[in-house]
Amino acid sequence: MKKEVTTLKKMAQLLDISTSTVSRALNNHPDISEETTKKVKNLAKKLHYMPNIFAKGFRQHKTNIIGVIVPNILSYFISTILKEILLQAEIKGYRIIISETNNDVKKEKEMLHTMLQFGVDGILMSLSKNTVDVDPILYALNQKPLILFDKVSAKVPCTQIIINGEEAAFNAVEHLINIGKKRIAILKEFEQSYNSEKIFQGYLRALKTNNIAIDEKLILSTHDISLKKGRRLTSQLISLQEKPDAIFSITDTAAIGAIQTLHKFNIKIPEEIAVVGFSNSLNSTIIQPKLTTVDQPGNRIGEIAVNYLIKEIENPKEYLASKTIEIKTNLIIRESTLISI
Amino acid sequence: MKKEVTTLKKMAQLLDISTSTVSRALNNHPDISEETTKKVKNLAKKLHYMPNIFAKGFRQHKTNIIGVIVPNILSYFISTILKEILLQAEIKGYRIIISETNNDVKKEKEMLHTMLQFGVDGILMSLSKNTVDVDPILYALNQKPLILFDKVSAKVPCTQIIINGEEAAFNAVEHLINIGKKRIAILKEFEQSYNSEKIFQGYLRALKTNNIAIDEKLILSTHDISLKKGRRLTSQLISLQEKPDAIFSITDTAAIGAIQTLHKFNIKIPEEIAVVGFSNSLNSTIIQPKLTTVDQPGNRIGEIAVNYLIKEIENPKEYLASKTIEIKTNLIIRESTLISI
DNA sequence: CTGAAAGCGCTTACAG
DNA sequence: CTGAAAGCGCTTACAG
Repeated sequence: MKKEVTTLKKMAQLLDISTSTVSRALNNHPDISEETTKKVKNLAKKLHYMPNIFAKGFRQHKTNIIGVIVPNILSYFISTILKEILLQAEIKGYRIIISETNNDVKKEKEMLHTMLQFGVDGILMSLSKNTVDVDPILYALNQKPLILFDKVSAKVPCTQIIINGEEAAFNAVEHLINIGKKRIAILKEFEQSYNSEKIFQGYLRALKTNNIAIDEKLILSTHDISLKKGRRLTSQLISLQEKPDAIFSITDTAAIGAIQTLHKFNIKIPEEIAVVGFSNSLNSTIIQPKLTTVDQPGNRIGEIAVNYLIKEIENPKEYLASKTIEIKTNLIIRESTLISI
Repeated sequence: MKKEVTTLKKMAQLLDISTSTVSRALNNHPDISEETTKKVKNLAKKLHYMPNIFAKGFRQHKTNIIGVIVPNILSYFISTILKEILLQAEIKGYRIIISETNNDVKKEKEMLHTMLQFGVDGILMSLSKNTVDVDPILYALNQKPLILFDKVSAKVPCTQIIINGEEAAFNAVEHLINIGKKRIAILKEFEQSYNSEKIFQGYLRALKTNNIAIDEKLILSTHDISLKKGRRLTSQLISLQEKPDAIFSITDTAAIGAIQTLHKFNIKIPEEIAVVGFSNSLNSTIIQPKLTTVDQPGNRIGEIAVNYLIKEIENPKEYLASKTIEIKTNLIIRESTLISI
């Protein structure tokens, strides 16, 4: 089955020169005469020579492989990020190894370990939502360049790429206020979720700035914010004495659950209750009414993350500074908040 | 930055034994005494020894990396497949390198090449829809185990994992006939699409079996079957003299486009026109009415594909037979065809 | 039960 | 301009 494979040595024998010369010729070493270089390259092409990347990587302590660890590959947002990481890495000559944690902390640790063992040149990582102990990450960071994106942690001193969640939420909530809403509920995750907390901060600031009192009954937290939870929490909200007049959900999925429940109870959207989601997923334009939501440019995140990482890989000296880069988001206004006033 | 890394040699020096012995101890070679083995393993643990996989792979001509090439990572169906591939590979001790072709034939060829160059142990591949020349694939197949899934080609003599598209379509169309539909339109891709053709065959067989004449006007083909195309083709259909009473789309996306257009023209679904999609995407339960569709178990495809590949990698002798494995699908009946009769 | 040595395919400092 | 040689970290056939 396996074909005879062309090596430097074989070509050297055929041309009756040394492997050193062949190697140098293929790498465009200036010392080698044009003639020899040409000769070697021609033969290489003829024999479909492919350098054995493992031998090369092994020799040079560089594999040109980047490890990517994400919680869940099924998320559209994450797929968007991955897509751009693949594209950019390709361009720069890197290959991507992907691992999924499914939010399992133990798996996350194992994967980090395996990545290092596979000799990746660097790691891009989005934390599992259950990660509290960052020691394994610090350990990895100590060995290879590592960048966190989307789900990050302030406890890890490395470059981090996130969206401007606080500001995004502020804008979304102000939009609701601008269309006349005053009792704005929020569906969020529990405190340990970094992203959720940022969004929550923006929510609070928007209310404060606009002199709207905070009503604890309108702040609902859950561990896993899903479609079903969106429905359940919404049922809870509309059974309140004083109903909300808007619902802001930190995910589109839960927002869609909210819309479904509002439909069920014949509550008019957006007149009685407006709904805003977060992430501009595909579903947000399929649901009726179309969902107002915050667009998070996954491609930008992926692009910046991988390019920073490659920079850190290729200039190991310089990356002492661990900056946090915030990517701008956009509020996309659709029918679920479209009120003519 | 980079920490001192523990190697066999270093441990050998510390224990004052040979690297051969250290290597064998770690690999549980039966020759080595229990005592030595224990001693070595303890030290290895203490120093966080991680074998250099590149040196190992390089030595053993095995990298434990599987290359996966897919057209588009954003597709939910493909993500489902990838998720299971990652999971199963992990269990079996393989790492996954992913590349995306975006249906670009030239990129597809390059990626195949790079995969080989990276020394993957085998390749899992779903063809781009524009692939006609399979020579690059035959070339790869000649070097390493390779399995095609979902988008396959009869021209490549290798194991192929597909869904039972013909049967699935047959069942879907019979379902439409059973609820009393007689003028069933189909939205499909042009002839070169293997999957689309299979589905079309099932459509034709269902009509024939039920003595329904084929009406060419109800058979619409397009190159890229998208939401927009779903809308456009549906507009076309409802402007026919004799309208269809059902639309069968080979993708959910186009089916959703169809539904949107039917809404626009106030056509009742399913009473006037029923709609069936294909793939049971997330959107299919978000759209109103919920879409009847064919569920393709991506996880099954991923699971079988990767396990067959690993089998072929590990028993290179046996895989002469290139079988085609069909995965059963399920028709999920929802509101878009729910008629009480 | 253990070790010395060769070798996987490549690169590169050194020598000429 | 070119070559001989060492070495990256590991495994394994051979020898004892």
